[in-house]
Amino acid sequence: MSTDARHPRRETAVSTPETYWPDEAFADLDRHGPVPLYFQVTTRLEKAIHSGVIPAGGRLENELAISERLRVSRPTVRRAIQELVDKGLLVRRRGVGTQVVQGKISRSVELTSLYDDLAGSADEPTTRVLSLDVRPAPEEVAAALGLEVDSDVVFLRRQRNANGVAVAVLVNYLPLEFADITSDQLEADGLYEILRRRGVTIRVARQKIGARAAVADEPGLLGIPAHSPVLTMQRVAFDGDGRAFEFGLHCYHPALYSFETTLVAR
Amino acid sequence: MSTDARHPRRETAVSTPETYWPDEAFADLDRHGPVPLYFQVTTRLEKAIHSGVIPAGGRLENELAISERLRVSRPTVRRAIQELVDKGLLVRRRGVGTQVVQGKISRSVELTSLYDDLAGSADEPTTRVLSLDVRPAPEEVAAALGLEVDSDVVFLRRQRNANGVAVAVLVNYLPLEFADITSDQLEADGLYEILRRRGVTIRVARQKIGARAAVADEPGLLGIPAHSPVLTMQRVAFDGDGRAFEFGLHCYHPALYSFETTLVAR
DNA sequence: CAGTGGTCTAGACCACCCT
DNA sequence: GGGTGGTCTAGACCACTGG
Repeated sequence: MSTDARHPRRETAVSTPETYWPDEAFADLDRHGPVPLYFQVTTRLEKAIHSGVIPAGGRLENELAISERLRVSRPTVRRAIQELVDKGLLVRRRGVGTQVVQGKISRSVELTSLYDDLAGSADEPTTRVLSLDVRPAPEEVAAALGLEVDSDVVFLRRQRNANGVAVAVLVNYLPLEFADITSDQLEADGLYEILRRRGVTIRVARQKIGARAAVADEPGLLGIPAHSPVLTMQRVAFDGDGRAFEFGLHCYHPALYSFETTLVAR
Repeated sequence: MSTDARHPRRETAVSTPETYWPDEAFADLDRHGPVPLYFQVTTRLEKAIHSGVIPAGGRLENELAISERLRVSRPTVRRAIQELVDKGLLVRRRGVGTQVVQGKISRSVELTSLYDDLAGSADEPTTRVLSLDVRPAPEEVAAALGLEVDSDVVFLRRQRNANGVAVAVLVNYLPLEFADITSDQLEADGLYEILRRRGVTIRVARQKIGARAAVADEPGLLGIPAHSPVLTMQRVAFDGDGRAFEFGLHCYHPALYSFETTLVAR
């Protein structure tokens, strides 16, 4: 399938590794629309890689050549490529070139709520609200949200299900300004969607992932044996002003959930 | 402490939020050395934030002003700032400005081996080699490394200790070209350091983090009760050519280890 | 040595936010 | 409307890699 798309430089050259650049994939760049040029290049390039038009281990043409082919400046090409380097899809080396990383792709950890995660998997997520009240903030929570210890905060505990199976127990602490959120809202939408509608958008989140034994009612809620392992995540989320607006303390069914990350050397 | 470093624009202006830019911190930029300008700006800016010279929630001057102050082009300033945005230290909003995220900093997951992690924590890591042999690759490993099923690979199992306490059991599969690695080498250095000396440098790694119960000899090795939880990480590492050269299957003492990540909205 | 990506510049125009 | 970050251009020089 790659033979048509390949751009051969020499017939039998061994010294010049073959490079791949499917011009067809980039025929429809919209130079004046609202979508950034570099982003259009990134998405089309990513599709070409995932579809195998540019095979695993294959080399791209050099940046200047690409820039001329697309009639786009080199910084724009570089930015487009950099996005895929950060995703772990491409590898660049000075003096050598840009190559496609071998190995299958897997969705990386994204900045979404669990609800969105599951919704994206077409898994029909549902939520049951276990607790919703106002109470003094524990020390760790107060520190994370920048409040005085024992200040009142909104406490929220939910059970998340996918296809009728419990996958997580979610505990959240929110500033008092969100005290009017209702159980009905929470059972209809993800927490972040509710906050988004109120003008709070998440910009940065810091997470800590660990493991521990299930305690109290967690085994029953997750349908697992007492004392068996759960995967845990602690999260602090920040809005566009850099203000912490959510503290989360979640635990997941270890057979139904895991976190994926891609790390890139600097 | 911020009063000296602050750069006041107006005396009692309320409409113009105060901005912070400690010129002193950038007095020693080396414009012709080997260290990139943007990186010098990033490190100095990060230090100013961590030290509180630019306080949490504080606003930076706009990019053009910074660019003029440092006598550096705006793209260079933007790149320096972007590095800290990616680290979750700064937040940028169009039409508004750049602000320091509130909340303490925590080291993010970096692309290093566990040995390096612990060494960096001044924790005196040690290693005990439990197994080192050549055996057929399990299906999942063969797929990850791009080998035929049942091809021979190097199998490696180690116990990692910090301050004499076991923190992890590490299982690795390597291509046959590394069959000459010895136990002595592995007990002296981290795996990645050994590979680095052989010319293999890690560029990309894909990790999956989960939890399960300890099995077989793991409770004894980690000093935890039978069937108690362990934190697990599966990792595939790629070199500069995009070739998978390592498959890892590790488990960690859940009270002594966790993974931290920073997520940034796009 | 030629070729590659890495860095940097000096401009330009635009989209968005707040007042 | 004025100010901010977001995008894009068209160059330039350098550092590293490989034969």
